[in-house]
Amino acid sequence: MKDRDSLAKVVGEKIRGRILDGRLKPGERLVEDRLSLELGVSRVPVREALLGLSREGLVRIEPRRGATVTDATPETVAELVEVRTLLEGLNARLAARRHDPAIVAELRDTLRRGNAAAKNGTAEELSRLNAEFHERLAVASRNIVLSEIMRGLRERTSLVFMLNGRARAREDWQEHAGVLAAVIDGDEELAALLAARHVENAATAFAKTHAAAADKAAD
Amino acid sequence: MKDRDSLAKVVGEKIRGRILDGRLKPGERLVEDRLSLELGVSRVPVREALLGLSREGLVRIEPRRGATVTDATPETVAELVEVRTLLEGLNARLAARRHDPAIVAELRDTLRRGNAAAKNGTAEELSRLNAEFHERLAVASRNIVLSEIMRGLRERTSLVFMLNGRARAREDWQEHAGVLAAVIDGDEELAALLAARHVENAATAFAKTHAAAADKAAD
DNA sequence: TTTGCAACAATTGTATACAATGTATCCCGC
DNA sequence: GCGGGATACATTGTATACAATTGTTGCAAA
Repeated sequence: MKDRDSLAKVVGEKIRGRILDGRLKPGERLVEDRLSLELGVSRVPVREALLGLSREGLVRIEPRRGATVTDATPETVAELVEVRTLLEGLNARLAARRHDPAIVAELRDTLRRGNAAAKNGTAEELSRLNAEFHERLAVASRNIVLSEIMRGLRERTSLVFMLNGRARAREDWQEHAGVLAAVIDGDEELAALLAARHVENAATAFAKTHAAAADKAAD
Repeated sequence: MKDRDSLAKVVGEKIRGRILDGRLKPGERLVEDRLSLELGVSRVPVREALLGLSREGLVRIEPRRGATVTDATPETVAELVEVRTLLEGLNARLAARRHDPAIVAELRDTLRRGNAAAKNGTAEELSRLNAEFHERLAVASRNIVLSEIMRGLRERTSLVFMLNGRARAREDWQEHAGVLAAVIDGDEELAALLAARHVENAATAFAKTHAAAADKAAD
């Protein structure tokens, strides 16, 4: 069991994890030296990891000024949602066209656990299961190019939507169930529509709570 | 006028250029040491450049076995086309919604030069102008996230479609003109449809000539 | 107090050096 | 002649060292 992956990859995953679970907050500086000390490696793998994350949009690198966790502007969030809505639609359509039994079984499993977590799971658990559902749905389309683009978009949006917290958990999983049902039926149109709406709903929910939070902060 | 960009970026552009114009062919190995000698820099910027290109899908890195120019399988090409078709459609729709006069003027300019080159331009010139048209069209949508995803997809498909050569040049630019006209009219539906078809047409043209070439090679 | 600037500190960018891994070559016994 | 394995070579992965750039602090002059 040798360590088969390059350190850069491992380090990248670690940093990605810290960003996605909020230990590293948007706007925070990512100093190479500090990270390399913390992770016990030299600066080179850290640099390479940051470079990779920047290509995914999770990290922003300004030449000669270092890396920071991406702090998405409202405009960028809107753009992300616009694109992701379309792609989740396409993806669901393709998934419905294939409706591969093995993958459907996996999705059902995730759905079951997701419903359970929506009742009494931690926020972290919900977030993980949500990612799992969308990841498996992405696999179901059998389009690797699409899957990878969507993974990137999801990670970037999840940074933002995470703020929705548990509030929308029940609706989230009801919508997931709807998409899955359409996929199982092979109903491409419905699957596409529901998947696209699912993204839009999450976005508007976020917009509302965020606007409310902003008002509160303005007091 | 200092050199403001990091060497990694410069090196990346150089390698990208060599891939896109065919000096580096799909499947070819990209040995770090050789590239660093050729470009007169150390291996570090080369590594970082290759890493960046691999994130764009232009280069494939196998752990501890080095980098090669991506050699797309027919399946991957189909996936790329599937996604690109949809996104070019969305992009054209958004461009039509905005129809910004300044950008339209730029597009007209590119279109004029493209038409000229379709008559009597080099293949290299045509390729460059084609990229320019699509790049400007991407800007016209005013969705940066979308633009960047599309740039990546375009580069990867152009690696393949380049083989179409001058054969389709006239049709290409007629279709470009159609899309632009719809954008100017603000006709979102038509713009989306024509842009999507443009990609599909290029893909089927490629499939035909490629199949013919394969048959020929099989003799 | 504020402005300008100079020295310094922090940090990134690049090069070189070394370690680990993968690949090819050669030799030997059969 | 032909597998099998040891050895040498090529290449990537990581660490360290140095150069270049940016940001900051202290201090003096207006």
